[in-house]
Amino acid sequence: MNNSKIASVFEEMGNILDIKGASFFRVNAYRRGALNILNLGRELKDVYDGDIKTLENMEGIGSGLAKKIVELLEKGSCKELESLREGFPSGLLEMLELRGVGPKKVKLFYNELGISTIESLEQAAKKGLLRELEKMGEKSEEDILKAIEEYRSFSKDRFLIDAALHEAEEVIEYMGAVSGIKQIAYAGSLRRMQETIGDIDILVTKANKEVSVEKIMKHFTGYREVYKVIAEGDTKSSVVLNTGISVDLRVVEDESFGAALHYFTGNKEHNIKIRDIAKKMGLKVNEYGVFDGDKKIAGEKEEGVFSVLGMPFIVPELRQGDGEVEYAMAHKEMPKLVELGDIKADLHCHSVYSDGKNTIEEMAEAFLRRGYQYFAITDHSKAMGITGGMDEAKIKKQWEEIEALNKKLAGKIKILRGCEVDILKDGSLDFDDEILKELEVVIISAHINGKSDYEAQTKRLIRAIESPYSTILGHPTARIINKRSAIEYDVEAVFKACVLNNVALEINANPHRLDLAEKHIKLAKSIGAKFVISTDSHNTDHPEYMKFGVGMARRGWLVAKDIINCSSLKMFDSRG
DNA sequence: GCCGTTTTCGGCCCGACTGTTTTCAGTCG
Repeated sequence: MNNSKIASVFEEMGNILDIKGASFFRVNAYRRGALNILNLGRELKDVYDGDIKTLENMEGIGSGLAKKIVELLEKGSCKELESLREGFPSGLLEMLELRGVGPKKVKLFYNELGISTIESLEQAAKKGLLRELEKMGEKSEEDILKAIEEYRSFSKDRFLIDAALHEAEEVIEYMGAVSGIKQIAYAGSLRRMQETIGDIDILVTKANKEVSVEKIMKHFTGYREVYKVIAEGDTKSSVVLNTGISVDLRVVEDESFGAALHYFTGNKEHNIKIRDIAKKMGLKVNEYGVFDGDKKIAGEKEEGVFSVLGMPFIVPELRQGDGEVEYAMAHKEMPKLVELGDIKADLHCHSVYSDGKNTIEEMAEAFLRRGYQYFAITDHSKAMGITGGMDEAKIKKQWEEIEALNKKLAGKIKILRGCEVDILKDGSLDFDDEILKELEVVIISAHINGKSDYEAQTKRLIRAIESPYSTILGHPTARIINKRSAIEYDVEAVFKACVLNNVALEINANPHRLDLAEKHIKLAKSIGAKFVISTDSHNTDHPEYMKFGVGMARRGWLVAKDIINCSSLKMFDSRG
């Protein structure tokens, strides 16, 4: 049983307990446990060595959950889940997905009207039965019907970061047209550079007290892309856009901007830890500032919030509540994480020689515009038939073109001969040594045969990594966000093989991939791996993706020296 | 159910908005 299955068991148990009316804290413990397991770098089956203590030492896992993990690993099932499910209609869990419907309402509908599916809830609402219930009225009935419609019409997937960023920038530009706004910024998971975004949080401050909040809110809810207004208040309004993404707008006083930005950027766990520390110091933190009694001692700037609590500034990407607060308190200084400006090259891109849309020269111009010193052309090898992968003759022809271009572009940018070579089913590579030894960058990638089992997959990858010509393990888990899950193999063993064989791990910056995931970056760094952040560009717009890859690297606490394409060309050439 | 620089019990973040009532519970982030 893998981590995501175990996490979903705990998630389900938490939800059932919630509807059954268990203590909020108990419910939360299951949910936190599920989250921690999902974010774990390694598989629980590899962590557990027969000693339950190894599990209990994990964050958010105590003796109760540890026992259940062992049960799930050993038997594939868990007694308590079975008994919770007994007599519990599974449709109740689906009803929780509806906006505005939580555990209490689900329980109410089930107990009073025997409603156990979204379909029967819809019928009851249409018949006007819900309004008869306590604390329910006509409006609530309408809201439920709307929530059902919304649930059915919108994809349940979260939004990819590039789509969310685009929406946020559009809203910010639109809101910028209202007079009287002083500051405007997005916060939330987008600012933390999460790979998927549930909703967009935007903060604005008024230029002065006379500016009308109502006018700002009206302008916001009047945005042309608004599909539905969820809430419209004095400090907060929420809408759903036509694309299905939700946007919250909050208006705060200018002197509280930093506190609000911090409050709405950190995830739940980060914020809880910050408030906990404040509490122990006799202070209170909320979205308006840091308070000592009634006296506000910080809040105008985000930096101030951290400094009055005695810690250095923690960048948004690290505010996940999984160690950054403790680190900041202990070290009083944070590492200087990699920045977009540190990137000197892109080592993964395609051209018309395989499935790219642009010529090598056009790609060179795109990278030159970004100020890069060098880049590698890495078209697909022949196994990737659908991409028009290159055979021996084609790649040799490409080398001639690269050589000519390097003469033409001398002094501006250097093009490296590369290839994204397929890892074949048995772990051998899709080109013979005679070709491989001529290449300056060999990205080894698993595209096909992703289905073989855990052990076989591990062996396959390690064999490929051990080839003396391998430079980079491309999109190491081959996940496609919201579409295809990661290949399963012994991640730790594969990463160790990379370290031993001097193969860098790619952080693929394409927003559909963002592969490696944060948890794997951390694990790989802990065993001494080197990384490369690449865009896997297929046209001249894709180099823009670099910022998403850098965001992932920052979430994984990487600094420039962890990343080989932060090296100058000279350093890159001379590396062992 | 988890956790510990008030430690093995008694806490567990905090506030806004909505709909339904008139003081609040439920939901959300």
